Amino acid sequence: MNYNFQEIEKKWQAHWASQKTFRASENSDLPKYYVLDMFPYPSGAGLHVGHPLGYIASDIIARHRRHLGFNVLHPQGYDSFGLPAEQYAIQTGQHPAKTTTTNINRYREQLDRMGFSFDWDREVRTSDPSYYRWTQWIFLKLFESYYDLDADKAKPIAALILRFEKEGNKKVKAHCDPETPVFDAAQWNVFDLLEKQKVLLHYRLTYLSFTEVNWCPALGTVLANDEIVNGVSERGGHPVTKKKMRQWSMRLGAYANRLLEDLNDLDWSDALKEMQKNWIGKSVGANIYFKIENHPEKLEVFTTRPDTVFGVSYMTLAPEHTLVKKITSVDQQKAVEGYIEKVAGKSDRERQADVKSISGVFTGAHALHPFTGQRIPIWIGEYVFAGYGTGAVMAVPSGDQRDFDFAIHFGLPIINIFKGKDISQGAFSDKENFVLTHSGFLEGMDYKSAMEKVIYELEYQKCGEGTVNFRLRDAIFSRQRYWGEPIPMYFKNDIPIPLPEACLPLKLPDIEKYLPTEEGKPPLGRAKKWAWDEAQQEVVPNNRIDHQTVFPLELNTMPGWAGSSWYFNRYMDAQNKKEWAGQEALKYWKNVDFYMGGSEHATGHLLYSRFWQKVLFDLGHVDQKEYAKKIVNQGMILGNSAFIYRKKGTHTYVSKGLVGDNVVEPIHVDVSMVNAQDELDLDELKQWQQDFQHAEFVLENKKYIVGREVEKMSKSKYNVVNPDEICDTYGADTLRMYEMFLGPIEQDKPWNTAGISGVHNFLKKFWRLFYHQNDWSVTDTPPQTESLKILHQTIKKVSVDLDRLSFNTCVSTFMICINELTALKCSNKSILEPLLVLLSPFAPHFCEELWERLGHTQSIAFAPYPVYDASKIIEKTKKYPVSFNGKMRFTLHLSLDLGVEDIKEIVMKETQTSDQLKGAAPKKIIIVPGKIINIVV
RNA sequence: GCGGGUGUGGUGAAAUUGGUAGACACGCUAGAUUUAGGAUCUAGUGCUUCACGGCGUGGGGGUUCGAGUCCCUUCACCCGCACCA
Repeated sequence: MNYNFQEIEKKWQAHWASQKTFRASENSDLPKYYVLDMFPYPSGAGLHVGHPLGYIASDIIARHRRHLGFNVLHPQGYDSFGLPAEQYAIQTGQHPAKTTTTNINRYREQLDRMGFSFDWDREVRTSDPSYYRWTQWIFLKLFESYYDLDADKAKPIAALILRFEKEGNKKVKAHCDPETPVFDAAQWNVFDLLEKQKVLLHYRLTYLSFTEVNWCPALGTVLANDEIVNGVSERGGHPVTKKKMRQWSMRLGAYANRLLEDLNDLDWSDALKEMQKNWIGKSVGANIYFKIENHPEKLEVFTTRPDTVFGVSYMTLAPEHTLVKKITSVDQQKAVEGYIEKVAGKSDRERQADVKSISGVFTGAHALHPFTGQRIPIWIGEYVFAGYGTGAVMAVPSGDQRDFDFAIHFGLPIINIFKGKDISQGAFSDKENFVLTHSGFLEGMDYKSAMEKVIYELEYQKCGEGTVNFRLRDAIFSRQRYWGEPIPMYFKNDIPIPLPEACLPLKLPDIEKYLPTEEGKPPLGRAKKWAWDEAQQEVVPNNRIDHQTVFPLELNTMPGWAGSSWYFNRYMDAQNKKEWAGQEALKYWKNVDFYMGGSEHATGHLLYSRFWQKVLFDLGHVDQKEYAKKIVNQGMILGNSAFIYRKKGTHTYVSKGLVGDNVVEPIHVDVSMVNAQDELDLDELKQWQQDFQHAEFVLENKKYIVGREVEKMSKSKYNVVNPDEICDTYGADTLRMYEMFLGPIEQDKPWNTAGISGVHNFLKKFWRLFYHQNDWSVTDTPPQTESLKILHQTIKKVSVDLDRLSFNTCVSTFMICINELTALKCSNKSILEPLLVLLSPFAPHFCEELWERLGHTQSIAFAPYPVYDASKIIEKTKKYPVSFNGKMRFTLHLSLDLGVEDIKEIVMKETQTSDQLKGAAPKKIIIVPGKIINIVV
């Protein structure tokens, strides 16, 4: 009987599916364990071998936990709203729902071939109305909430209204827009309905406002900060500009501090935590108010170095700062306007590209120093951002390099406030090893005491206060797209009103073209008829059936991250039709114990989803303030691209070794046409693309050798390896083990099929322990001590390595184990059976089959984990390194039960005959128990 | 510039607390057996030397009887953030 992986894998995949072997249930006395993968976006290209890497690792964890006696929840689904399906729809007119379904089916087929133990009864699709009705529901929950700073949590907006009715908003401490008007109870109570709604918008956790957004003209939509990479859109690499638009936003900033603080309790990698910390960007400092000469308003700046306030020699405002227009003097007007125009014309990318050149212009106005009363010129400069702090800085050239450079460039004064420090070459920006001078009441102080003193004085003199600033911005939530969740809102006199919950889901209407309308409205503006819930038709206002429309609906859709911000909770009760998830299920599964996914989501999904969880926590919908206790980032599997070299301007291709001084253009060729020795199959190439039929190939040793380069796997680079092919040739179990064997799970690594035979051979070898020369060879005889030792060593090593997530060494351990058992010709049932359980998370089909052949009727998936027995592997002897005067040495194998005196005696005897001592007696023998024997001669 | 990470054979990589560096696998070299379907088995394989030996974990220095592992310093590469006040 040979190892027929194709038959075996097909059989068990069908069996698991029909028996629903991995269906999870809340009715269990076992402890729960929730293993989650980041659900995929089902792209048209299908899966390549890189995608399953994380799924395999998490599946091993899930299966391992089942053996350990946990009730495991291991779901999977699809993040099925997104740009590519819509772009495809624009090109082809094909409805995104249709492409999405096709892609999902393809994904499912591929996933099913790899033997994952998913509970498919809990599948979610973010683009399915039965799912996104609850995404819309959560949106409404955020809309109906505000952030109470006294309680430091979100509360229902109804509570806020009650307070307004009683006492107005003067005493209300809440996270709200800076331009929120102040009113008392009497004023509130006479506001009309719309006015009240306007006020409340300043408080709601999801709100509508005019904001400067990242506009991507090519995609025709707004992008979030994390969707922009190096100044261009993450998807497609299109340029991005600034634009003011009326947009939905989420008050992410309200949670900045909690998102930062709660990181401490999470078992995430340092890299991941650092990325989030960085993104949140907390900085402690002070706001300082400067009076402006001949102007009623004050100029407020944020600084992390209020201790250097006596070194201020000028101020800089962001070009967009609202004060600029008000304070600019008549004779500077032209210069300022010209400068602003120049800056506004630059794209983000251009602005980022030349960070070195210094630009700015004087406004003609002066501020007054709060402590010295000195006149300080006010400049504007590009290096100051409107969006950070107050959009204005106090410039201290002696303590900040940028201020220094700016001062030198424009010939502004530099006040050295650091005693004895040379600042002729650059600023002194350390926070240590200095004392202040020329600094009034801070004279002679160091950083720490100056900080305390200056903040005290600022607050005492009412010209500033200590404060904390975050880099984290509120999240813009509107997208001018079709293929996303409709926002369940309509407008009355331009004031947004939520749809009643009973109207959810507000379904995506069909439209003819997936492009903005002629008036520039989002694609949804084309909808003639909205597909709302049939039973609720009357309640839903329609936006454009003839011209009798009363209430227009919101035409923007939600961003990609909406659906993925809560799906982990939906899995707990995925089929619930009445609630977003039932409390019973939520309380049972609590949170994710093991979350596997890519680190590219560090500042996107992983931040937004924590935010939503915290809001839902505050509002009492979940009882976990963090949803993912542990996250592991799998590395990326890279492609090993192949290139041929075309002589420039010709149709001649030279083999890699003959390129020499030729000017050549490397051209990608499909990696499937290249063998392990980098030799290209020219016949295949000519069939692959007609162009090559008549090309000339210059060979070396009668072969065409390609160049190789490691790149991201992608269709356009022809370096994609399809897992289906691997499953056909070697089987899913081999693929699973090989992907784990490739290297540490968190490391990026290029794919290389060459090594896969080693893993495949291992399975065949293991099979042969069961079938010796085609005959079943398993015996019931008592095992040899040697075999027992190997078994228990393996149990121990694999257990420890699984805890360390060192999957690659687990595979090696299995190989060593089987090599040794083969050498011993071991076929004992009592050895092989526990090994199958141990191996089954890695090679589930293989183990399930042999488990059945051993006579079991229950799935191996729930077989108890083998018990480790230390007594089976305890060594009788131990190694003792022996050194002479700390120089030379040899190793003694000594019995464990020896005492110190016994050891000394043996060492004496040994050393007498040793060359090292040449017969002389050692002066002293030092024995460190369990470590070393040091002999002093 | 700031933060995080990685440097070990021809290749992917191992090496709990410092204790025989290179396990395991690929590849390669011999040989055996069998020859059909990507077969199996045995031996060898860090570099260097005919050999004894010497040298070896990016470089330099240190601690230690002993360092891939700890400390200092330096270089290279990767990732994230970045005129963030």
